[in-house]
Amino acid sequence: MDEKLKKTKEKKDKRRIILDVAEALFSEHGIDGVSIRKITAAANVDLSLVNYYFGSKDKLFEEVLIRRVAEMSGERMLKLTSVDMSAPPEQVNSQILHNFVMPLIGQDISERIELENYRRLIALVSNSRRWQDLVFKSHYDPVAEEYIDALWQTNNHLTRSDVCWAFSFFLGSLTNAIAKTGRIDRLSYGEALSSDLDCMVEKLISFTNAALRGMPGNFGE
Amino acid sequence: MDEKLKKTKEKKDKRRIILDVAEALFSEHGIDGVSIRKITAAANVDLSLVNYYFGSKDKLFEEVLIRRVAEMSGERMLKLTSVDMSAPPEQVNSQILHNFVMPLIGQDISERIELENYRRLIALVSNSRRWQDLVFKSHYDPVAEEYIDALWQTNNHLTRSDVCWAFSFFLGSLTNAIAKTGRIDRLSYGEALSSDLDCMVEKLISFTNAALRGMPGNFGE
DNA sequence: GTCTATAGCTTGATAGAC
DNA sequence: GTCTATCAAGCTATAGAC
Repeated sequence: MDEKLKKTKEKKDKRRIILDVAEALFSEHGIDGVSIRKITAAANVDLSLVNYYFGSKDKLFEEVLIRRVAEMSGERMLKLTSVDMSAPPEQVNSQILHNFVMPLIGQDISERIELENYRRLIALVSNSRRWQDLVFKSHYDPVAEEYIDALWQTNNHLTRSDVCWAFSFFLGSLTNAIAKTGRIDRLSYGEALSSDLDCMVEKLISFTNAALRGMPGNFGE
Repeated sequence: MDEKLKKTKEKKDKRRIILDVAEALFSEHGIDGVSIRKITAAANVDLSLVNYYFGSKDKLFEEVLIRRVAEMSGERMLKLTSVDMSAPPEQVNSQILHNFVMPLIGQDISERIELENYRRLIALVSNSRRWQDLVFKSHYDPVAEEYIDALWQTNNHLTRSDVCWAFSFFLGSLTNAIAKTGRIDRLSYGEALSSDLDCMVEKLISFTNAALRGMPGNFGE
């Protein structure tokens, strides 16, 4: 029984370690820039275990991509129900956008570190067509639609189509920001830091909020 | 003489064809997702010509990335000098943002098609750290700084740091939009199309303009 | 400049021992 | 479950003929 427990634990550990190491390497080099050999070497496990646990390199990549989806989507949906839709539009927008972003950032420090590589990976995937259907169409779009409808309800001077454009720009800003390329550090001469997630989130929300409120509406505003 | 001219022309043609085909394939699969063999096969030239003309696969990729930089940066700098900085802020912002975006879009239809693959490639590169220095730090940052300063001059209720955040979000929105992932098509139920560049540019500029004007400033606004 | 031929290495995947 | 050993294919790069 002790023996059995130990084996089960080790099995889960190795599988988990492979996923963690693969996530880190994929987020740095993309799927084609990393070989199974590099992953297993870095994870300190045998080469054949990737095929044993996941079937193929592609399946491993898919598993890395979708293993965090359920929790993140659930958290976003839950938070959305807690928004006070009767508050002033600016405050509602802030709440909605904040609730969408935070599950990707994490609450405490350990969760932020835990999600660091996943954020970079999502940044890569979001500007590529290749895994679009697997990740976004299948998993994240339903949640995004709920958020769009909530934003539309709050900013009803806009058409739904315009809210989609706005939300899409917001997503583009967000995914580029979490890629942490360091570009803003250079452009701002070090005054703005891509590593400062709290500041980034605050600026992104006030930026998007102002855009939503100020975009030309469909009533000749 | 006829013979010499013909050879020169053919030489330039093959080199050019390799660059065009490589740009198309790289923009679809990334550098590690494409082999020299696939490129030369698609270009209908001999395998060894990539190494003959460019030295290595990496050098070919670099050449694909930077061959359009000079013209684009020149056009952006030129257009920036034509902005009427005495106009109302909203109009100045529109002019500045428009001048930045358009060289990446192209004027007539043939130029738009010509730049199609380059846009997708830039979208890939902009969310990756790997070629950040080669492309952005070395080539595009000086131009971006000029645009940031122009925007700061126009929106002087903001700190330069905040203008950097805004411009960075604008860049993120832009690069994600030109990736043409088709996501907005789904989220909008077909009412907004990622293939409609004119509409995208118009929405992006009015979105960013409203954000710049409405962001909380440093005078307690 | 263009081609053939090939060296030398890495890749994903698997068969079979334990 | 984990390991060794290995296959077949694909890869970049180059040397040398024309």
